[in-house]
Amino acid sequence: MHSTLDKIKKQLTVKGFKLTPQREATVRVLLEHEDDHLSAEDVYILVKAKFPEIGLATVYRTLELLSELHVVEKINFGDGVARYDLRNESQEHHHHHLICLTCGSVEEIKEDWLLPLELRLEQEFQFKVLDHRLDFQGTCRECLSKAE
Amino acid sequence: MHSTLDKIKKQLTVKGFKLTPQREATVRVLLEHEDDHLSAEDVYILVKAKFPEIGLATVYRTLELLSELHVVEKINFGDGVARYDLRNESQEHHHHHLICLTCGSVEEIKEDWLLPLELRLEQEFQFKVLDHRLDFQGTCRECLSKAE
DNA sequence: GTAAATGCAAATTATTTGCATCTTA
DNA sequence: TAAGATGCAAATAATTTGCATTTAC
Repeated sequence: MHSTLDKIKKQLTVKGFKLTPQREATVRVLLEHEDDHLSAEDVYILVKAKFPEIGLATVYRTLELLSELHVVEKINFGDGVARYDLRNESQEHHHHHLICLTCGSVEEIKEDWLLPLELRLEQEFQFKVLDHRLDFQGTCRECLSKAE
Repeated sequence: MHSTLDKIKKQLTVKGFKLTPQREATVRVLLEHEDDHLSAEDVYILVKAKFPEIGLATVYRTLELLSELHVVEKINFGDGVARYDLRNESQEHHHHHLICLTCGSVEEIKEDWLLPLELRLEQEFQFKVLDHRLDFQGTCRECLSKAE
């Protein structure tokens, strides 16, 4: 009844965008891979498996649209590729990432640790925070234990 | 005697890299624009003004090298362009950015606000933090006052 | 029926690489 | 003088765009 897919569909129709099978297939792939950080190419390959006639440009356009609707978050870990994460409606802001420089794994932290800092920014800098992004680079648990 | 330029030169020679006029010119440009967030293209244009025979590829190679030496920090604000900031030896970690979504300005915060969080990460997640990155998106003081 | 969306191919943008030539240590 | 660095042009990679055709509303 009130699946995430339905909510996203509603967001599209409410804003006057059309509900095409390509868009639905793309959103389904994102939902099935919520915890991966998929690039446009990744999404394309996955959607193409179920919907072979889709074009890469459509995937780019869909991801861009979902990004504008704040359905996905477009992130860039520094390699030249944009990645797209489903945004959870429960999380007002971006989540944080723990990026392992040894094995490349990306772990997520879904708590928001930055609220006190945001208050301070608004007071000390008169900067109104709308969103933030916090990534840590380092060595993950697994790689630390291997290194011993 | 102990200018930043000299220190960077020393870092190059110590690691066995050659001190070419192209590299020096590039570092000088970075020093003269410490607070801008220059793209490789920006750096190229600025260096070319003083050293017209330099090639764009050399600028890319130099910035990459300086990045590996941790002399500059390669950052990506989400538009498709990498930017390069001189790293201050006083700041062990990246500094933070306040990115205004209205006028596009980027202000820097040089304090490190994340040490308590890093401690927590190492204890709760057994993740050894080597570096981090923190950007806030929002509305800057100037744009807030204009909007009133 | 019509505005919006698609697929394809070509264009664009940022960055990297091969290679012949030059330069620093 | 030899390893390393450069400049140029060509190659690559990611993303965007033009346009004729199709489709959702």
